[in-house]
Amino acid sequence: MKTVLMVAEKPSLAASIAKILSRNSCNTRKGLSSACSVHEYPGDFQGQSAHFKVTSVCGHVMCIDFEGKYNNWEKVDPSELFHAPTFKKEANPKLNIPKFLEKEAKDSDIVVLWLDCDKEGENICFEVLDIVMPVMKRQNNKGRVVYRAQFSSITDKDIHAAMNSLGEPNENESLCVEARQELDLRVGCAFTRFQTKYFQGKYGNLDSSLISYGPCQTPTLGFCVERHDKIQSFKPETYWQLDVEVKGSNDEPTFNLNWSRVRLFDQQVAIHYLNKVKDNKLAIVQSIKTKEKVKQRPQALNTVEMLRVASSSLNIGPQQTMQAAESLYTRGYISYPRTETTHYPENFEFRSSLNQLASGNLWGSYVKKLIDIGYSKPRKGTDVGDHPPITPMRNATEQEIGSFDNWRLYEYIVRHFLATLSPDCKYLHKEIVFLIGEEKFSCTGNSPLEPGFTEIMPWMSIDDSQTLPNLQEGKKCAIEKVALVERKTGPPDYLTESELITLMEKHGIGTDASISTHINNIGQRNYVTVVSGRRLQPTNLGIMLVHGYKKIDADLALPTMRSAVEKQLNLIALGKAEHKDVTKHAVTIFQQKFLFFVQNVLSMDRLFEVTFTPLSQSGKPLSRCGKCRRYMKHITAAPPRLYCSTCDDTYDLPAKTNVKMYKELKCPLDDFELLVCSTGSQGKSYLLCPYCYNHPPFRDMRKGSGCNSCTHPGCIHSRSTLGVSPCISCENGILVLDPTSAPKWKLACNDNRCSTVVTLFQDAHRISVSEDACEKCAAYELIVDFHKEKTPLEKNETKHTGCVFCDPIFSGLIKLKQARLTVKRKPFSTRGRGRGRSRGRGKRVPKDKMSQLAAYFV
DNA sequence: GCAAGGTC
Repeated sequence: MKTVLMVAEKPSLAASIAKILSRNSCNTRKGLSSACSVHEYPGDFQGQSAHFKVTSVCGHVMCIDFEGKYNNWEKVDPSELFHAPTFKKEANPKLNIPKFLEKEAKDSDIVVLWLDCDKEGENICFEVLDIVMPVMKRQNNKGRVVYRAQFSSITDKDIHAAMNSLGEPNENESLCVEARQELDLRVGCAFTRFQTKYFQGKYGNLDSSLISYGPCQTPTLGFCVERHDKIQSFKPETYWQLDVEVKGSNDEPTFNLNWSRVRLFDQQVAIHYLNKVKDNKLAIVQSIKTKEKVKQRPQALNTVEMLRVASSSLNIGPQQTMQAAESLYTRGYISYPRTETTHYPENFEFRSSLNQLASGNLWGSYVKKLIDIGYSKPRKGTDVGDHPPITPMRNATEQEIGSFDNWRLYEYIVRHFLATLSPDCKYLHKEIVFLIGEEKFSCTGNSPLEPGFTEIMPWMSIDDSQTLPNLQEGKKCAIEKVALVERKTGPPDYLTESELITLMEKHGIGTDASISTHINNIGQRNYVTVVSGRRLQPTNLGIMLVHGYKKIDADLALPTMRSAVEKQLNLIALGKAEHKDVTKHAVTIFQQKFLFFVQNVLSMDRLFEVTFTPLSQSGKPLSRCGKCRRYMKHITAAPPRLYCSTCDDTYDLPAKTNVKMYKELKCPLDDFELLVCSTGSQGKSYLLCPYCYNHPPFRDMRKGSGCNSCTHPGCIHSRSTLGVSPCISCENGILVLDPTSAPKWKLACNDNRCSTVVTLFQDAHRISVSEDACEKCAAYELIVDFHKEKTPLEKNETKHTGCVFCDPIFSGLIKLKQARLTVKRKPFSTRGRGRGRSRGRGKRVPKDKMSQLAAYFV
C-alpha cells in the first residue's frame, strides 16, 4: 500500500484538510517539529487504497541570505552586495521543519502539495520538494510522484474537488518569488548599509541605530512625508461665509442655515450678497424634500479593514492588532486573521455561528433576534481565494480572553460579523430650502427609520442630534441674524494609520500579512512617531531621507516603484521571460541606481547638515582614548557610542545601558579607560573597555563583550581573574564577581542574554577570587574581608575563604536574583546550588583556572 | 546590525 504525504502551508490548514478528506476520522500525532502535527487516515488514492499523512510547514521553510563573509559591514563594500553569492538557509531553525519533513517523507511514495494557492505558496511547494524528494521511497515507483492541489476555499466541496483534479506545481511562479527575494535582499541591504555607515559616521543625533531602506518601508514613509509636505506648503486662504439664523415661530429656538454658495473667496462679491440678503426681513420656505436613504451593512471583514478600524476606532496600532488577532486565532476564538477576502464561502454555516454567539452577554439578545426574524443574506464581497473572512469561531467572555485590548478586538470582530448578517440601516434625509431674496439657503437633518445593523454597531448609527423645525412650504420665518464672517482654510492633518493602510493597499505596498510590519518599521527606525489620534508624524530623519531621495532619484521613495518591479518580475511567473534574465536586468538597474545614489549622496547630506549635529559637536566628554589620550565624547542618541574627534573613530556601546567612568582605570591591552555599564539598580553591572568591546583582543572573546568575558590572564578585571563558576541558569554563561558592585557585592552572569545575579555579602570591605577551587563543586573560592563590626563570623574574625555555594557560612548569606523579570526563572533549590558541579559534565575538572573556565565556552 | 515574505 502506498503512503501519500500531503503538506499544507500552516498547521491549522492541515487539520482542516485532513478532517474534510477523512470525513472526520483521522488520527493525529505530534510531529518532530513542535509546531506541526501529522493527521493520518486510510483512504483511496487514484483508485488504490493508500495511507494518508496530512501535515504542514509553517510558512516559508527557507530564506535567503548572503554568505557569511559578506555580513561583515566593515570589510564589505555595500556595492558588492549586488553580486555577492547568496544561499538558502532555514527560515526558522527552532521549528526544525526540514528534519521533520525528511522524517515524514522517508516512508512516503507520493507527495501532494496543499500550499496556499498564491505565488508564495507555489514557492513553498518547491522548498518542500527540495527537502522531500531526495528521501522519498523510490522503489517500484515509476509513476508520477508529485501532485499539486488547487483550491480556492477550505470547504468540503472545494477540498474534495481539488483532490479529484490534482495538477502540478508551477515552477515559474516559484521562480518569480525567488527573483523578488533576491532583489529585495540585495537592494535593501546595500542601501541600508551604505546609508547607515555614511550618516552615522557623520552625525550624532539621528537617534536611530539603523538608517534602513526597503522597497516597501521607504514608500510607506514616503506617504507620511508627502502629507507632511502638504501641511508645510499649505497657504491658508481667506474666505467669507454668510451666517444666517432664522426663527420658525416666536416660541421656538433659532436655527442656522447653510448658504447654497457655501463660501466665497472674493470679499467684494461676498459683501454684494450680504447686502442683498440684508435687505430682507424674512426667509421663505421654498421646498421641503425628504428622501429615504440607506446606509449599507458592512462587507465581511478582511485583514486591512480590521487594521483600519482597530487603529481608528479602538486606538490599537496595526502591529498590536495583528498580535492580538494571532492570539485570538491560535486560541480558537476567531478564524484565520490574514485574508484579503470579503466574501463568505457559499456553504458558510451562519446558523451555527449565530447559535454559538447566542449566549454572549453583550450581543446574545441581538443574536436571538437575528435568528428569530431570519438573518439577512450578506453583501457580495470579493473572493480572493485565500481564506474566508475573519469571523468569531466561538463565544467568549472578557474573563476568558484576559487581555483588555484583545477582548475589544474580539468584541469588534463579533459585532462586525453580526452586522454583515443584519439589515441595512434606513433613515430619512430631510432638506428644507429657504429663499432670502434670490439667495438660497438650507438646513438638513437625518432621522432613523430602521436602525438595522447600527443596532449592533452603535458607533455607526445615524446622527439625529440635529432636529429640524416643523415647517411647511411657503412658511415665512423671521431672520434673526445675518453676518458675513471671515474664515481661513485650514491645512490637512498628518496621515492616520488608517489612511496609510488604505494608501498602501491601493499601491500594492506590502501584503495583508506584512502591512503592519512595514508601519511598525518606520516607527522603530525613528522615521515617524505616532501622535494623538494615531496619526503618523514624520521625524526630521524621516523627512530628510525622503526629501533626499526626491533630490537624487525620486523613484526610490515612489509608491509606484514596487508595483513596477513586480510587473517585471511577473513576466517570470507568466513564463514570458527567463528567471535569470529578469533578475539580472533588475539587479543591474538597481545597482546603477545605487551607484548614482552613492555618487550624489551629498545632495541628501546637505539636508542632513542643516538639521543634525556633526559627531564632532555631539555628546559630552566621558573617557580617554587609548590612542591619543584625549577625552572621547559620549553620544547618547541611538546608536550609543563614543567618538574620538582627534582620531575620528567611533566605538559602539551597549544599547539601553547606563555608562559611567570607572576610577580612571585603563585596559592593560590598549590604554582605553574602562567604563562601568549598568542596566538599572536591579540589573547587572560590568566593566567594559571601549576598544575591546568593538575589537575583541582574544579569539574566544565575542564582539560586544565586557571585561567579564575577557580572557586576559593578568588583568585584575578579566573573567580569568574574577570568574567564579558556570552560571547556574544558562548554558554558556559564567558567574563573574562584579568589582563595581561593592559594597553590595554581587556575582553576575557574563552572558548578555542571561540575567542571573547572585547577591553576596553586604558587610565586606574587599572580596577577591581565590586560585583554589571548591572540592565539592569546583567553583572558585572567595576570599572575603568583612567589616570589623558587622562580621557574621564567630569571635569577631574578619577574614574567611570558602566556596560561595558549599561553604556553610557563605551559602546562608547569598541570594539568587534575576536582573530582569522577563527571563524565565529556574528554581534555585538547595539541590540546585550544587549545579556548579555539573560544569565538567563528566569531564575531569582541569586544574588550571584559565583552562577550567575556558572549558565552559566550548 | 540589513529586505520582504510566509507563519507560531
